Amino acid sequence: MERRVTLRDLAGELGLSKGTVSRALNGYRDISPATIQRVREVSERIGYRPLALAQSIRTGQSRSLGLVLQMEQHDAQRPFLAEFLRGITRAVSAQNWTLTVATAESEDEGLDTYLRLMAERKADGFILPRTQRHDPRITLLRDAGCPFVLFGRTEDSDDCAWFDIRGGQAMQQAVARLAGFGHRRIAFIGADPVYTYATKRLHGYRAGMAEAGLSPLVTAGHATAKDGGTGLLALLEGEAPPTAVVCATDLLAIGAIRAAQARGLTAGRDISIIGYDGSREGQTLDPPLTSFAVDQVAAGARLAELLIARIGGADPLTLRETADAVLREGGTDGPPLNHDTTGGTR
Amino acid sequence: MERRVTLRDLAGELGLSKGTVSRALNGYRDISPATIQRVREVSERIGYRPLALAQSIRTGQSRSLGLVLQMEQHDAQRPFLAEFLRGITRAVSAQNWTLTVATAESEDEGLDTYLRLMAERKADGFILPRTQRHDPRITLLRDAGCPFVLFGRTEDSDDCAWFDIRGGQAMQQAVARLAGFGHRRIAFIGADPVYTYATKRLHGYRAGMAEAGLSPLVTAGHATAKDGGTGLLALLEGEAPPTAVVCATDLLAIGAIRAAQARGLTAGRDISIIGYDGSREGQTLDPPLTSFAVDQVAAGARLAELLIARIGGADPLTLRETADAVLREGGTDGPPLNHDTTGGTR
DNA sequence: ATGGTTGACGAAACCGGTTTCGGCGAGTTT
DNA sequence: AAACTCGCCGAAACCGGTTTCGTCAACCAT
Repeated sequence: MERRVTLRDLAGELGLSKGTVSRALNGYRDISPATIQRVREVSERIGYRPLALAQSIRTGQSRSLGLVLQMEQHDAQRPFLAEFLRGITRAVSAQNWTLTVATAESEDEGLDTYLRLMAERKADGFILPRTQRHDPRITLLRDAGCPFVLFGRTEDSDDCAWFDIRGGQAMQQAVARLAGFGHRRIAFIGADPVYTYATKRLHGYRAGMAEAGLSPLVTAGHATAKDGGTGLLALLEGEAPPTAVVCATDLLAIGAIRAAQARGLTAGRDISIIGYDGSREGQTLDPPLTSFAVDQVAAGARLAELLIARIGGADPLTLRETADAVLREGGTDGPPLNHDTTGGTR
Repeated sequence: MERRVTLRDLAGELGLSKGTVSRALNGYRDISPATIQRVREVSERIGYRPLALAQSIRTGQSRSLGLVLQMEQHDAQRPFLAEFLRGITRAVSAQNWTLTVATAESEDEGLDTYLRLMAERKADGFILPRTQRHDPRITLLRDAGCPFVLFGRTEDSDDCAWFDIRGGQAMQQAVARLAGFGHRRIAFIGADPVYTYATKRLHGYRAGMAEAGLSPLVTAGHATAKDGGTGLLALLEGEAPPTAVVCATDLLAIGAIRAAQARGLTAGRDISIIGYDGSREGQTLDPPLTSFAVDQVAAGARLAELLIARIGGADPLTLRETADAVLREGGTDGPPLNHDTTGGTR
């Protein structure tokens, strides 16, 4: 390992003291512009890179973001993880920060992990993916005075920075699309309502149905697993089975399609099914799943940028953004088979 | 942010000097056993946690591993990433280390990233996923004297630590399985041969064919994309089209199944197809893809442990392990449709 | 000419640890 | 009894930065 170029080297080269050089690089105002310029040039020339961990011992900041993935949540966030990480790390390295990743098997272990990373200053702030409506992580970090940013706003996020994707709007749009095809009995298979995204998508569905003048038909909140199939079967056994189903998740949609197939129903012909996520599994289906794609790279990047700004002291109220999920048309939806008119509001 | 418990606090509580306490905790031999014991107890009681970054400034180690993901490689490693990370971070946190993740869009950017992380001491060593036969990362890190561990041994990994999954053996097993079904014309759709895994799987296939007394039929190395379909079409247009195909990758297999379907061939009945990875996309197919599943959690965990040992100075020759991919039977393979005997070695 | 600002920098303390060096008392040798 | 280990610990330097404080010359007004 070759020796690094250290601040002392740089100062020696310049004929200045360590302190002066440090202040020059950090934009202190008591250094003459000419000196600042000269320091910058020589620093560049000899390739000086400050050692982040040496800085942090004094400043208390390590120039790194933390991301704790909770693995007990089934297969959640698995398909998007690579793109999500890509977005985060891209934004993070652009500012010469880094990303520290940890995983936890349970919620409690997750909270411990946050405490550990904070205590060891492995992270100056955290990105909280997949927020819950009442998220214990928020209270933990808020009490500790540690900056964070939410992926998905919650009910008590008044003083928080967040980035959110308007999944509710997407669901609303899905209903409108199906209603436009002529469907009247449009059902919804939801996900676990402890997560904010699930509730918001449900609300979006309800809004869409209200807008179309239809009465909603919702299955009780399931987990994220493929047992969206059981949801569909329950719906089909009702007295007025739906001709179209909006699913809060691609996984749910895939499960539903499977179950429909087992009943002899082909998605896109006998029954319309729309998912949400734009996942690869959905695209792998034949025909591909009609779904709403989320730009996970952009989401990760913005979250990182917002968090860095937050750590820098920016007002959280200015650090809020939303983005839209965009419809990706597949082949699992279309006009109803028998364009009947018996359904609808009764 | 509550103030941390620092070494000075601990020393004050004990009535000892900072240096003595530090040596006691780090197992120096010039501290009496009684004192060591006492230090340990009090340290535990008041909850002292050394600040890794403060240690590293003197020791040069930051107790963190690095993982650089190269994103230009299409969709590679995407499905397994979550489990892989889970394995790594689990092993890493068990020893109070952490994981720093970065991504790169190109190979050159990747190499720069290694240099940057090394220079800033953000990582004491690296896990190199998806090794290439002649991997520039190896020479880079070797020259820099930076520890690393390979996921997949390479041709010039004499002095390296590695963990490897015997993909070749799996392919061999796949051929044996198909030959056992009665297939004679078994083809192989390979991946890009710059990657070690691709070559090893090809060799495994050849070995299996030789063992079964059959002559191999191989399509030129493709990229990892879904254009495994084009590979299958090329095979089908040959004068002796195969009745079974072994694919180096689930993605290739999925592409092949699609292409077969377009030709009116159903996988599992008209043609047998076996993949490798045990990916979720493969399981989502109907019928599910017969494939070889890899325990990515265990792989990640062992890689992390090997690397930490390597950083600790262990001899790389002792840090080598292999694991097997296990067959996961799906429905895409079976006996040939017409049990003909015209094929085989000619 | 004198006193008071001000701009620009050096010296040194500091952050939280690690590591080297030296000292002191008890036990052992001569 | 003097000298010589040896075990055990404190003092202080050190790692690579940041930040506070003080100094000194140049500039300004009186």
